[in-house]
Parts: sequence; C-alpha cells; structure tokens
Amino acid sequence: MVQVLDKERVQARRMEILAAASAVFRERGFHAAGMREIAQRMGVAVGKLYYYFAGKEALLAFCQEDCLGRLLQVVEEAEKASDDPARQLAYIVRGHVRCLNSEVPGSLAHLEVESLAAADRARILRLRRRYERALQKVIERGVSTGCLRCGDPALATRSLLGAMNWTVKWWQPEGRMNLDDLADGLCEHALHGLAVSRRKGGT
Amino acid sequence: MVQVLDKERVQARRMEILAAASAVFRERGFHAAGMREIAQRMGVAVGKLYYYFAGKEALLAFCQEDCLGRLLQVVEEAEKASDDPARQLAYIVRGHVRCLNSEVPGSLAHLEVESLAAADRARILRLRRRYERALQKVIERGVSTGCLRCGDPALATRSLLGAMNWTVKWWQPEGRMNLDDLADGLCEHALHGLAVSRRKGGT
DNA sequence: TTATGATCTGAACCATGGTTCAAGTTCTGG
DNA sequence: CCAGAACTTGAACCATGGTTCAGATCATAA
Repeated sequence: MVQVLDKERVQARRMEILAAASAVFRERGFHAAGMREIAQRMGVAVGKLYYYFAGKEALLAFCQEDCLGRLLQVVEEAEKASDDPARQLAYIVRGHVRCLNSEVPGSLAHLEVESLAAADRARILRLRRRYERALQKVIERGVSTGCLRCGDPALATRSLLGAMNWTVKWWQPEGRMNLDDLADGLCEHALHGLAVSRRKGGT
Repeated sequence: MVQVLDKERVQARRMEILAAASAVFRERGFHAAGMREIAQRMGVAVGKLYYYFAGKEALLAFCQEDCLGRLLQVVEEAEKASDDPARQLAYIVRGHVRCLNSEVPGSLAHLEVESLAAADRARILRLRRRYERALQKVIERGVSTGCLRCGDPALATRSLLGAMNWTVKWWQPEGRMNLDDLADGLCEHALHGLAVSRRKGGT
C-alpha cells in the first residue's frame, strides 16, 4: 500500500511540476524558460525539479507526451461521439484548440520537438504521427462516405493542423471570441472555404 | 564614388551573412544556431559577423525584415497581376510558401519574434501586422466583390497564415510535390474547403 | 613604396543558466 | 521516540556559446 500511495504522491508531484513547467514554457518558449523560473513559480527550489525529472528536456518531453495523450484521447472521444466524420472533425478541432490554448498542458511543447533528446524525440514523433494520421483518417473516411470532399487528404490534414497550431501564436483569452468560437470558426472555414461556388465562377 | 562602392560592398557582405545565418537558423532554429556555426558555414571567423552586425539577434531581425519585405512585395505584385481577389490570393500563397521554404531568406525567422530585442521586435511586428492586414484586405475585397464568402475574415486570414507557416515544419524538397503544387493545394483547400455542399447536407 | 583606414582573425573573456550535491527537513514504520 | 528512508533545499559548479579586442591582413591613395 505504501508503494501505491507513494507512487501516487510522486505522480501528483510530477503533475504539479508539469503544470508549472508547461505554463512557463508556454509563456516564454522552451529556451527562454529557466529551471529556476519554473521552480520559483511553484515556490520550491530548483533541486526539486531534478528529484522528479532528469532535466529540462525530460520536462519538455513529459509535457509533449501528456499533450499528445490528450489529443489522442480527443480523437477517441470524437469517434465515440458521432459517426459523421464532419462532426468528428468539429469535435477534434475543439479539443485540439482547447488543448493547446488552455488547461495545464504543453502548448508550445507540441511544436518544439527540435530541442528534445534523440530518444525522447523518436517517441514523441511516433505519437505525433499517430495523432496526425488519425486526423487524416477522419477526413479520408469522410471522403469515402461522401460527406466530405478533398483532393489531397494529407495536405488538407496538415493545412488544418497548421491553422490550429498557429492559434497559439495569436489567440488570447482576453480578446473577442472564446476557445469554442475560435474552434468552430476554424472548422467552418476548413469545411466551407472561402469560395462562393464549388467550381470557380461568380455569384 | 568610393563611398557608394563601399556601401555596396558592405551591403553585399551583409547579404552574404544573411544567407548563411538564415540557412543555419532555418536548419537548427534560432537558439540552437551558433554564431561560430554561421561563420564556419561561410568559411570566415566569428569576428566578421560582429563587424557587420551588432549581434545574433540583430542578425535575426535582419532576416525577418528581409523576409517580410519580400512578402509585402509579393502582395504588391499580386495586386498588379490581377484584379480578381481569388487570383491574388493564389499568387500570395505561392509567394508566401516559396518565401518561407526556399531562397535565401529567413524562414523560421518570420516565426520566432519572441527572441528579439524590444526595439527590433516592435519594428518587425509592425511590418508583420501590415502584411497580415494586407492579406486580410484581399479576402475582404473578395467578399465585398462577391467572389469570396467568409464569416470572419480575420479568422480566415489567420487560419490561412497558420496553414502556410506550418509548411516550414513538414515540407521537404525531397518529398513528392514541389513548392508550387504545395501552394496551389493549400490555396485550393482554403478556397473550397472540405465540405461537399455549401450548407451542410449529403452528396 | 608607404601610410592609413577598412577588413578580418581567433583566442580569450564572461554571463547565462542547466546541473550537482552535501546538508537539512519531513515522513514512516517499529 | 528513534532510525532510516524519502524528500527538499540552495549555494556552488561548470559547459555552452555570445561577445570582445588586440593584433594581422588587405585595399587604396599619394
């Protein structure tokens, strides 16, 4: 029992650290973020971070892993929530945008894979590819179902991913539109595009 | 005349350095890039960089300024090339994607504004805002012309920007599709979206 | 050829910031 | 209440890498 409790306690500590690290990473970017700063934010000494994590980049890896875990879970939920790929897409976009811009987890972490140790990077990239492939699958399923249409699903997926990830750079809680509006807007745009008519032409 | 020639020579040197710096920044990211590495790439000593630039972040600022200059020029060209906003958009997307992924200039530079000195950052952000506003204007013009349709032009602009900027993270020259195909694909997706019909519904 | 200024070099300097660790403090089981 | 493990501290250590600068080299004009 002690074992289990201890592990839970440790896990809890790790999550607390994750939250602080994630926040600082988000605000300053990985490189600009300092270990001392992370520690200070939670009112502890630097050493504590090293008791629970191997180092700064392990911290980043943990952030990314957590974030990707949530994203993958969002995909699962989406597929449970509806059979309509279009609806699934909307669900995922909401989850993705929310995941990157709010809550505990790793926002920029998802993006800065470069500054990861080779071992971690491989693992993270595997997860990431899995997520992106899942998203692409949703689109492809929509196409084969006939409710979506798309010349190049891989490209469309990446286009959407870019649009969603980019929100980190400009969206702010204080601004007009909340996260759900943002997500719905992006989704609407991804679905319907800018053109007035499908095949070129006037009003 | 000596004056002029000297200035030209200096300018040429600065551009050479820009090219090298830009390449290294693109490959490694700003923080991971080392001054020594940049110098080494052009076969000169570190000191030379400091003869022509105040420091690393001045180098980055110069990269970004150059890049944004090109982008703004693309917008001008687009507006000269056609009166049709949809065509203008296509032109800009091509220019943007090409600008970030090929040629000399600053790819990631365009994105990493955080690591800039306050003074530079302000100037760069002003340019960036001008560019993004110009892009948005194109979309808005399309809407008022009637050849485009869009619930939230600002959001659509940012969505498109995200999709374009994100290409830096995944597009590779060796892969299938060249830059123009990439740009056209993105543009197609931005215009027509994924939906089969405009207002929800089946085949 | 020589003086002068522009250009270039690269070893040395130094601030930053990630990391370590010896020493405290807290917790747990007996 | 005590021993020992778990946990926490923060000052000190040290590698990295941006920056400096005294001197070498090159270009130009007289």
